[in-house]
Amino acid sequence: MATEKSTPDQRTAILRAAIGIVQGEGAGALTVRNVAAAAGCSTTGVYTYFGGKDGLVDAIFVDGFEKFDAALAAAADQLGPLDVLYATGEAYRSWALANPTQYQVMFTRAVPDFLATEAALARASQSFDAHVARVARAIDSGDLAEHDAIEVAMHVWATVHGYVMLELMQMQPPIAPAPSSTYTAGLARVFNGLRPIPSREVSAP
Amino acid sequence: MATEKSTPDQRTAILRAAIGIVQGEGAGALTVRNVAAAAGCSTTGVYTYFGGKDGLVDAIFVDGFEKFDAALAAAADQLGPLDVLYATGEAYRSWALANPTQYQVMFTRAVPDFLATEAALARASQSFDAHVARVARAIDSGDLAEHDAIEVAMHVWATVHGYVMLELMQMQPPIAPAPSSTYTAGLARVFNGLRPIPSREVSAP
DNA sequence: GGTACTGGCGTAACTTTGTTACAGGTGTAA
DNA sequence: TTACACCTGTAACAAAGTTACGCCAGTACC
Repeated sequence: MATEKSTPDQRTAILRAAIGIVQGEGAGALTVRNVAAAAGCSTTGVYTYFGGKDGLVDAIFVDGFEKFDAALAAAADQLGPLDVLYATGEAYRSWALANPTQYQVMFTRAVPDFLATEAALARASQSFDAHVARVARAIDSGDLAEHDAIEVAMHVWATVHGYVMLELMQMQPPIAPAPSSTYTAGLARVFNGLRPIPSREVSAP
Repeated sequence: MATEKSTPDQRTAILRAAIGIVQGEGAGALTVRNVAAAAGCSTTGVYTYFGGKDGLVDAIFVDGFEKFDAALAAAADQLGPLDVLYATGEAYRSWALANPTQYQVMFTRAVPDFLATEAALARASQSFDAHVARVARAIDSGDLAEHDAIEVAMHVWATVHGYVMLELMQMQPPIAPAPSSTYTAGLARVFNGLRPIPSREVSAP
């Protein structure tokens, strides 16, 4: 196969090495020299292909959202609207636990002074759009109560993100039950609270 | 007043300077030299009083939880059990927005390679204990349904933390309504979902 | 075919930052 | 007065982000 661009291999090699370091050794070990050594090139390579460390982190950010979306989409395959939300909720946590540092690069400021570019943020909001679409489907099908899909989607995401972050930070109290069961029960609490059963309406002040 | 210890003034000056830098310029600007300059001493001072940068961050962490607790306790003054939860919920967000970087030092890994000491983590769990106590009071009073107070408290905390983190990361979709109203509505959703009304029971699998 | 240019790459340097070694200085106890 | 403990500052070292510079390969142009 012909080389598509100049040398995309080097770029992917660097990115792959960087993700490997982030996942294996944490964000603190993500140094340009470390990445260059792992990718088998000099530090200059990071600058030619990514413009610097920030550009590299940006690529890790975008790569994360792509894999993340794929994981959620795979979990949502062939399920009813509400079951899709449960399944993606579980897949969300699974992915985060499997890729803890990359998750934190995406959702917290794990690399100091890093600010995602506009393009990267746009990619991130694609993931949110997919989530909103799933929520909207559950509302349309009657599985969830009639409310603004975006607000409901934010509520679900915030809850899920909160659980995952507390777990990643190991901030559960030692007395608490196993995180997985707490999480699953939490999912049930959220969706039950959003059901169209004759429960209490949300009083929006 | 006599000097209690050797020279606690220097210690508090350094800590105050560090918190000022963190709040004003972000975690990336928290360098030992920066702190020393702001405190009017040399870098050695940070090492004599805090053992290094990690010790300093540890102190910022603990200081955060103390102020955080005070803010929540002030908000909870003289209210009924459920209203206390609403009020502390709002105070939680207010404090985080007013002290964004310190909040992230406490709840995310804003400083790379920083690991809170056992003592600091113990201080953090005091805050959670206070929260559990408030939740337990609301359960005892009948304002919330009968469930394990710790699990309910975790659920509330996760939700609140999730909302706040997404807001701090500016990850709300641009279409979404104002964060404050979304947040308040979210609080209502959580507590309504936990009410003892004849709503759906949580199915714990 | 020869020449100039473009782009990727490595070496080495510069700057910033965490950390430590070392020397001076101050107060207290014997 | 002397010895000791404890701060404190200066200066150095190592690691890390970044940049300057030169080399080399491939390509276009004459």
